[in-house]
Parts: sequence; structure tokens; C-alpha cells
Amino acid sequence: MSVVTRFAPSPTGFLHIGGARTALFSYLYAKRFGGKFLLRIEDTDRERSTQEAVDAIFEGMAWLGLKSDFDEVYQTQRFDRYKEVVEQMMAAGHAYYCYASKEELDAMRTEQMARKEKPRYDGRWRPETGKTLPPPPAGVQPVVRFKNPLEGQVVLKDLIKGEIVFDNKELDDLIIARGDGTPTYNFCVVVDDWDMGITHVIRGDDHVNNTPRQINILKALGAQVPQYAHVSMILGADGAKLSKRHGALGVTEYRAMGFLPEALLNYLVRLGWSHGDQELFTREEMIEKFDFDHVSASPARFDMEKAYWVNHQYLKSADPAVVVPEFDWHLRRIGVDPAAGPDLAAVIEQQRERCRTLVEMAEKSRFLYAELDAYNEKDAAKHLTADGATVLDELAAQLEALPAWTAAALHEAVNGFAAGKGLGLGKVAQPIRVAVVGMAISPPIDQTLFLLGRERTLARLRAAVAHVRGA
RNA sequence: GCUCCUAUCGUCUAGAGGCCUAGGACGGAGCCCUCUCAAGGCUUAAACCCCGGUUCGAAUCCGGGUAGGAGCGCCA
Repeated sequence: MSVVTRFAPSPTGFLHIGGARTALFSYLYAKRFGGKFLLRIEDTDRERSTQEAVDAIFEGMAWLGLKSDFDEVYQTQRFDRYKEVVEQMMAAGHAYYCYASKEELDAMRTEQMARKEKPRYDGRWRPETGKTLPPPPAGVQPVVRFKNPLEGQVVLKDLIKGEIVFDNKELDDLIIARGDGTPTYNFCVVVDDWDMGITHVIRGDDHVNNTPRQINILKALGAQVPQYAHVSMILGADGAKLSKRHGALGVTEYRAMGFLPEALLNYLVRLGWSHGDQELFTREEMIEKFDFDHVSASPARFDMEKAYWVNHQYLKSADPAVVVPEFDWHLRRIGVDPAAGPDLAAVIEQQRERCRTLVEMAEKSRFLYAELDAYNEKDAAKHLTADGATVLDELAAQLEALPAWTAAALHEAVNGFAAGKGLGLGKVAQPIRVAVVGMAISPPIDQTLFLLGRERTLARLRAAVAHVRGA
């Protein structure tokens, strides 16, 4: 049987980093075995599900390049099917109506807690041979509960956590349909996974405790039980759980921070999974090598420093052409017109080894596309001195006479000038840098001037001279 | 409270009884290179939660602690 996995987020917020990793693992596992990957939107909670969240999830998945092999499934569009299965279970005696009110249930729970017991439904409406049920109260819309086995155990062979055994005694009769007839999560998941032929359920480990109940429902339905892989959660850098209030960011936030999607994926795949000592994987390698034997069962912290390092590795080695669109996006984002300066790929090539993110790259490249508005004070004080101005003044004249504005010619001109004056290159390059960049940081000076172009270079050199002398 | 899960450098991890004087990577420190910032090279500090047991031998297996975490909804 070919592998079918699914990623099933509920649209109550953006696609966060933990969800993205779960999606990645699901995607990778399916691809590894030539199977299919499905995106399913679990929107049965109509109160909290929003279209914005659905859009955010799609956007995040698209940016990461995690494509579903089928049309997205919405649970809200499958209510008829759930209803049908509920009826089927009622008919087969696997489910029953429960008329207990919420107040009644609450009271029951607090009582149990007071007795230091695990709160659970006590089965008061559960039909049993020889048991007489109270008459249904009038005007109450009953919920439907699943009749969980009373005896025995459920053995879950988790691909990540190993064998986990649950006693049916610990499980209560969960609600599968609400008073208003709508199905609940645990039930929809089961029906969907069954109908869609999901072979491997890969999800967060906050679902482990739901799994035995789901397995019991599956068995009652006579369905094949899929394999499970419960992935541990991702913690913040401080070890605390990630939440909206505490460091949880949407995947698209990482785009805004200057990450390349492939780099984020690479960082994520190594968070919990390993393949010996290898740190960097192409997407093909991830697909080829991913397996659950090497997925850690313990939670991992998100380390921004390492994520930046991975991103930098990608920036340094990627084909500049694939970085261009993202770089373009970042330049525009900071109000820079990418058309007002040198070719983006050429700039990427010069900047990438000194930038860990695209945000940094955009900021450091701004001088190539927009006029300088000020000099960095410290750098100017150090390099735009009277001596510096003399250097710039004389150099400008020489550069103006340059027949061809190439990096090689500029290299020769600047080095030759310094040698002729008996100056170290630093004495010449630094004043130039501050004059044309606005600060003492940029790619090699010949490359910097080449990218900047003749007009801008000469104008800025002279402006700097005027700045020093005029002030 | 009950059930379940987890536990190797600061962080991500390698490690499936001897290959471990515990390896790699990020980050840190130092040195080299150097027109700036980087990149690169080299060196270095840094960990098996604790206690028992099994075994000739345990980071690895078992038990018990301890510490974290998850779940216990007519939420997903």
C-alpha cells in the first residue's frame, strides 16, 4: 500500500514553526516512499476558525514549497459524511445518546478532582445489558458518545516514541457529536483518515493521549488503523512553550526576517531529526534520507543563531538567480527601488558572504540604489579627515579618466594610487568607502565602486571632499 | 490529582553494551589571513540528571527517584 500522509491544521491562527515542521515531516515521509501528501483544514470549530487563518496557512505552505498532492479538504464540507457515520455507529451499538447537561458534567468533574481522580465521564447514560437508563429529560438535545471498551488495552506503536500502552479503563466515552448535531474533532479525524486512506498519521505529540480513543473508534468502524508518529514540540530559546504571547511566529514572519524558505526548511528538519553529522540537506537529500528512526522523542528549542547560520550557508551557496526574487521583495519592503541600481544577481554575489539574512543584505545594499542621506558619524570622523579628503580629491580625478569602469580597472587604479602615494590600502580604501557607502562596511572596494557605477562614485567622492572642506 | 511522554556540551544532535580519554554543528574564547565588514583556516573551553541493579564491561538495558512537558472540553 502506498504511503499517504496529511497535515491537518485547524485554522485558528497562522502557520507556526511547529506546525511547519510537522508538515515538513509529513511531506518528506510521503515523498520518500513515492506517496501522497494531503492538506486538510480542520475547521469544525466554527467559532474560532477564520478565513484569514486559512489564507495564512496556504501562504505559509506555498512559501515553503510544501505542496499538497490533492485539493485541500475542509472538514466543514464533509458534515453529511460524519453524520452518516454517526448514524452507522448508533445503529451498530457503538455509540449512544447522552443527556447530561454541561452543568452536570462540570459538577461531576470537580467532584472527581476533589477525590483526586482523573476527571472523566462516568457513563451514566451508557446503555448496558441489565441496566435501566433514566427517562430522557424533555427539551434536551442529546450529544452522541462513543462506547469505548471497558476492558483491555490499546497498544500504540508509535514510530517516534515506541510502544505506548493505554488501559481502556483510563479512557472515557468521548462525545462524537454535539447537541446541535455537529461532529467533534476526535471523530472527524478518524473518519477523514479512514476515508482518505491515510497510512501514516504524523502530528504533534499533544495528540498522543487522543490516539487510543481514535484507535478504538477506528476498530469499531472496522477500519484499518494507520501508523502513528508523534512529533515532540518546539520550545522557545528559553525552553518555554511557544505561544502567541511568547515568541511564536508565523512562517511568513521568518520570510520578513530575511530567511530563504529552503534554509528554514533545512533548519527545521534538523530540529529533532538527524542523519549522522550532516547539517545541510538539499530538498532531494531530505526526501531521500528522512526517516522516523532518527527523529528525537524529546522537545527541542528553537535556536535563532543556528537558524541564521543555516540561512547564511544557503545565501552563500545558492544560485543568485533563485535569490533574486526574495532579494527584490526585501528591497521593496524597505522602500528601495531595485531598478534604480545594479543588477540584483551581481549584488547578491558580492554581498552574500557578509549577510546572514536578506534583511541585512537589503540594508547593506541600499546605498547602491538610493542616495546617501548621512555619513555614519564615527566612520566619518575617523576616515573623512583633511588627509582623507586630499586622497579622495586626487583619486576622483584619476578615476574620472578611467577608460573602462570595470572591477579590474578599479582595482588597479586604487591599488596603484595607494602604492604611488606610499600609503597602505586601508588609508585609501576606507575614506572611499565612507564617502560612497556612508559607512565603513561594504564589499571589496573595487567591487563596491564597480557596482555603484561611475556617475554615483564620482559624485559621492566629490560630495565627501566638499563635506570635509566645507564644514 | 490521575494518565502518558521526555532526559548527552549553553543550543541542535551523534551514540542502538566494549570502537567513548563521548563525535559533529551553532554559539563562545584565542590565533592566522585581511582595504572594512565578512568569509576562510587552525586551536580551545564545554555534556552522558541522580541512585540502585543486570553484565567481565553501561551514555547505551532494567527499576526507582528527580526534573521538565503533554493530556484529562459539547477546542482542535
